[in-house]
This record gives sequence, C-alpha cells and structure tokens, in this order.
Amino acid sequence: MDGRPTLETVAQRAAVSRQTVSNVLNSPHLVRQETLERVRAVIDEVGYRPHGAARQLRTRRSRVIGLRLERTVDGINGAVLDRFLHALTEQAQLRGYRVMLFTAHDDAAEIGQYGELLDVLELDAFVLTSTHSGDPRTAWLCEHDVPFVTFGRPWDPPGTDGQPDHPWVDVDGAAGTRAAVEHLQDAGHTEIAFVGWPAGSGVGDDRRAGWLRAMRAAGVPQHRLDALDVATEDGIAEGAVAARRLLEHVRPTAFVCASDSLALGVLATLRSADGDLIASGPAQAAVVGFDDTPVARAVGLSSVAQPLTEAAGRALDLLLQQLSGSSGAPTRDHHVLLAPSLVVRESSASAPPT
Amino acid sequence: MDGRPTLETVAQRAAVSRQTVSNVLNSPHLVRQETLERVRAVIDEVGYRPHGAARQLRTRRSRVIGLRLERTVDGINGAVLDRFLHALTEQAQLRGYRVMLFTAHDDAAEIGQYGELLDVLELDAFVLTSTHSGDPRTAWLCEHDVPFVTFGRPWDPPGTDGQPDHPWVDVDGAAGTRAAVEHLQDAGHTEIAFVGWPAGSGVGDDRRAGWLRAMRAAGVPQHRLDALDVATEDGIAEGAVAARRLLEHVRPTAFVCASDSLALGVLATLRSADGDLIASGPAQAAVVGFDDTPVARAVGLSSVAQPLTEAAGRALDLLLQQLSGSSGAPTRDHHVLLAPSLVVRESSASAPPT
DNA sequence: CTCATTCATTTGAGCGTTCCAACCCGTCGC
DNA sequence: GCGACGGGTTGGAACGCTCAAATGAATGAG
Repeated sequence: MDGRPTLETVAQRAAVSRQTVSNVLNSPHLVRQETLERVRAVIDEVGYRPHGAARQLRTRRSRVIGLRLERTVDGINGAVLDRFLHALTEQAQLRGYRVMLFTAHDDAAEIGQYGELLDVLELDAFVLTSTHSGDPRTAWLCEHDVPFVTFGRPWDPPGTDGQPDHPWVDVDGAAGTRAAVEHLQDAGHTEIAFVGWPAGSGVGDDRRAGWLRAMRAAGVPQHRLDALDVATEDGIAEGAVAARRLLEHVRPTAFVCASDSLALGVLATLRSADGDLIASGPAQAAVVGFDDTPVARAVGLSSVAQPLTEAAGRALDLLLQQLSGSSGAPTRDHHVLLAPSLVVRESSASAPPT
Repeated sequence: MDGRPTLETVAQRAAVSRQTVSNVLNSPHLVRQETLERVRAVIDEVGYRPHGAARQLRTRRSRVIGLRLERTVDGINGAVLDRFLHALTEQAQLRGYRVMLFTAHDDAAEIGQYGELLDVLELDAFVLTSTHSGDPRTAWLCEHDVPFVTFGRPWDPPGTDGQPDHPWVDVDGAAGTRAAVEHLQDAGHTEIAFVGWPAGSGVGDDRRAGWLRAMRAAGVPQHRLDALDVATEDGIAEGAVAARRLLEHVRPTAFVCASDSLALGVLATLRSADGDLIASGPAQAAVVGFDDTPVARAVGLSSVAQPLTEAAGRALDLLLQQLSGSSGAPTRDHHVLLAPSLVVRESSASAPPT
C-alpha cells in the first residue's frame, strides 16, 4: 500500500476494476454517475496520478512537443524567441502538454534530432522557428507525417522546390509598420524614413512592404520613397550609421525601423545630438522600432509589439487540431496571421518642425 | 517486419534472445565478443533504437531533467538565462539527457509542478535558477530525495531556517568585479566608482564585495569608498541617473557596474556628453559592465563574461553524480565556483586625465 | 416467456523493455 | 567420474496502462 498508487490501488479501494478507473479518467461518459463519484473520491484520497510512460507505451502518445533552441545570435531580437518560448511552455502546460528542448548546429542535424526524438521519446509534434527559404525541415516532417507548426510564414512561393503547404502562425509585420507610419502621419509627419534589412529576408521585406504601402497611400512620390528607404544589416551601430546618413542628405522627420536594434542606433544618434540619451524632452525626430524588446521599454522607444502569447496559443491549437486526427480540415484554417500592436512611448512623441 | 524495429526484431535476425540484445546495449561486458559484433551489426542494419517509455517503465528513469522557465523580467539580464539554457540543453544532449521546460507563477506553484513532473513523467532531476533567500524549493527537493542542482549559491547562511546543504554551481561575481577594478587600475585609474544594487541581494552584494576588496587592496580610504559606492535599482535609466550624480559630486574616472543595464546607462551619460553614443574615441571616463550581454558587444561596452557553457556542464556533472547513486560523496565536491572573465572593449580604453 | 438490445463493468492481452532465476556447457578439483 | 563453478545465454514475469472483446444485468419488443 506504500509507494506510488497505481490504477490497481485505486481499483481495489473503490471496489471496481482497473479498467473502470481508467474510464473514469479517459471516458467518463461510459461510467455510471454513482461509480464515477466514488472512484473520483478515491483518486483524490490516495493522490493518484496516471503514469506517463505506461500510458505512452500503450497509446503511442507522449503529450510532449519538441522545439529546437537555437543559439542566441542577437541578444536584442533573441528576446523575442525567449518570450515566445515562455508563452509556448505556459500554453502547452494549460493544455496538458509539455515542451522538450533540443539543440542542433544546422538543419541537417535538426532533422537527425527529429528522427531520434520521434523514435526514442515519441514526441507528438514539433514547433519550428526561424523558417527560411528552401527549408528542408518542413519537407522532411511532411514526408514523415509528423505534426508540426512553424512560427513564421514559409517565405517560398507555395509549391516551389517541393515545399509543401503546412500549418503556420505568424505576426503581420506589414500591418505593424503600417500602423507605425499611420501613427506618425497622424502626428503630422510626412517625411518618414524606413531603416530596414537588405531585401531577401521574408520578415524584412514584409516589414518594408507595410511602410511602403502606407507611404504610397499618403501620396508620397516614388523618387522620394527611394530616398527614404535604407537597407542595412541589423545592429545598433548600423542603425546609427544609417540615421546619420539620412539626417544629412534626406532630412526625414521620423524613422520606422525593422528592429529595435536599428531603432536604438537611430535613437542614440538623435539623442546624442541633443546631449541626452535617456528619455527626456522630444528629440529632433521621431523613431519607432520593432519587437518591443525590454530594452525598448527601458529607453522609452516606441515599438511594434508582437502578440507572442496569442501566437503560442494559436500554434498549439493548430497542433492539437492535427493530433486529434481530423486530417480532413481545410487548409485555410491552418494559417494564422496575427496583428501586432503599436506601443507608443517618448521616442515618437515629437511633431515635425513646422 | 514493417513498423519500428523492437528488441524482438533484432533478436530474431541475430538468432539470439531479446535479453542478449538488451545486454549488448546495456551490459556489453556480459556478452561474448563474437555475439556482440553480430548483434551490433543487426542493430545498425535495421536502425534499431530502444523505446524510451518502455525502458522508463522498467527502470524508473526518464533521462529527462526539468527546468522552470521564468518570465523574462529584464530583457538585458534575461539574456544570461537564455544562454545558460542553451548551454544546458546542449550539454545534457551530449550526456544522453533531455531538458523539459515548465512554468510557474511562484515558488509554491513550482513545487506543485515538481510533484506532478515526478509522478507523471518521472523526471530524474531538476536545475534551479534564481535562488533567493529562504527558498522553499530546495528544502522540498531535499526532503523528497530528488536530485537537483542550483545555478546560483544559496544565499542564506548554511543551516538557517532549515535550509539544507545542496549541490550548486555559480560564478564568482566578486572575482569578476575585482578583475574589472584591477584592469582599470592597471590603466592608471584610482577613482573607480561602483554602481550596484541595493544591499540584500546575494548576487549584488557579492559583486560589490569584489570591487570593495580590490579598492581596499589599493589603499583607498573608507570615506572615499563610501562616496564612490552607489546603490540603485537595476535599469538603464537608473544607471544614467547614478552616473550623473557621481560625475557631478564625486568625479570618478571609471565605473564598475553590477549589470550591463546599469553600465549602459552610465555609458550613455558619458557618451552623450561627448555627443556620440556609438563607440568612437575614448570617453570622459571608463566603464565596465557585468554579464557580457549581446548589447554590450553591440555598443562596445567592456563587461565581465560568465562561463555559461562550463557552468551548464558542471551542473550536469553534479546531477549525474547524484543519479549514479554514489550518495556518499563528500559535500565539498558538490559546490562549484567558476571564475568569470573580463572582456575588454572600447568603453574601458580611456586613461584617467592626468 | 424468449430473444435481441443496451448499458455498465470486467477480463485478458499486449505495448517494449529490463530484472530475476534458471539453464546449458565446458573446466576444474578431488 | 562426479559435483562445484562460472561465463554466456535464455525464458518468464513484471513495470502501469489502455485496447478489444467478453460478461452480466437490466430493458424492451415480439
């Protein structure tokens, strides 16, 4: 009677069979009300909890999902994944699932890990981050009928190079930059520059597109757009350089950036011209960043915030949908595009000089 | 013959019993050389991998360790845990273990999770972060004989309030700040301020102690030390405020900070006085931060780097040592204090004005 | 009154592994 | 020539659970 209680322990004390106890937990509708209550009372009394490995051995389900933890490349934007991971863990827990981590140095190694994790631990599904063009991982997972969802749209045109359609969740970057531009326009700005990444990255192009659309909608001519649009690698120093160049030649009154790193560089340039880095009065020009990292908050930088908790929740919903086996669901529902929200702080408070 | 191969599959093809195949994998010394080779060949041929859940059901070992993922409070210092987590996952993987995440809103909830994870998934051990004074978690784990290790020393005096002795790994913060001070002294600085946290946090006090020791060793009188020592909450803005005050009244030529956040604030204040935030010429005074976060690298801030990969590796070694059951090991070996290293960048390049 | 039908519950088997006791066979000591 | 020994191998049982099929007890239709 000591040691962990098992189904048998509960069954005996409730004077029923193992299977009935099992039904109480998994298919309560099969059990008579009276029995249900009696068994449940015993379960609570002895503090019974089903043994995961035993259950898994029988059902071939682990109720665990896998996620590759990549090396933190950039600490500022890495914070996004960090927060997504937290949200994912929390949301999974709410749904009775757990998150298991693994690492890999490249896509091939990651695929190797899939194989091992599926064979040995029977993970139920995977969440993929940092999808990129020509990603071999999604193809492999589809081919092996492994449920998964990506956080980030597939950036290849559908059907390209055998890239399959698959469930994904993403944040609408274009909507974010568009909102940033409109916010600045409302404050009277018309000369709004975009400091983004070189063309070619899906995420970067998306964010640029939002700025472009909003600027065109306001009737800004193409030659002016060309001047206001800057592409540079990510980083604080890079943002600062871009800002100096723009201020010198193009003279924008506001900046929308593809990342908080870039925005931070821009902001530093503006504020050091005022001799005061830490938020105080309105600066020479307005700045909006992207991702609303904790640093943005610390220095009073307006930024576009991604709804990471919701993204994690929706990602899990997509997974559970696949796991429940209704494979006939329409493909449209497998794609979730969430709208980000603009967090306004001091950095975008300044109106354009009249 | 289709479907996953099992022990039976391999046994039949190698014309031995299940048990012999099992022995080949777990106790090769029991098996005759010839048989060993034959069985191994078959294992490779059919791509056999032992099934985790079945093994766990029998051995009561999951080869999984748990870690609570806390909400990222401060994005800058949160990056430390982020990198530690990556290292831990990688090191665990190398040793044949996996890392499972969970979340909890407070210590009590975390303890509740321990119970569930132990009962349901039979996690082998836990890694605890953010230990604090009067931590109820370590007591619970000890009481229930659960192997664990903390990343961070217990800050209570041993024996206080029933706090048990337990294995831990930590980085010697005092050695880090001492190294920073000595580096500055070598450059000719004598007026070196410390911008730290309010007394009471173990980590913060430790870092202050290193600065204090090195300053005393250089013969700085107590009244001067009192003036050079500032305590403030963590944050960029807070660091900036502290720097302004110090520069105005105490006029230090160098700053050692308890975190990169604080250092960033100090640096911003110094550089904005020069009108140039992004690393360029030597500034008005030298600054050294702590944790070597990616932001530090981005802005050229010297900082004390924690050996996180080594910390993760040592933590796992301590765990495996407990798991292998040699419980009679001396307590001394259960405590690992690692030395951090100073990363010198532009921010500490300036010599004091003569 | 009998037989099919439904509902509630039980029984036996099996998931893939390792533990345990038994077994076989060759060697050694007496 | 017989028992003791030990390296190498084997078969049965068990870990805790759920599946599939069987059982028993009521209910209703013919």
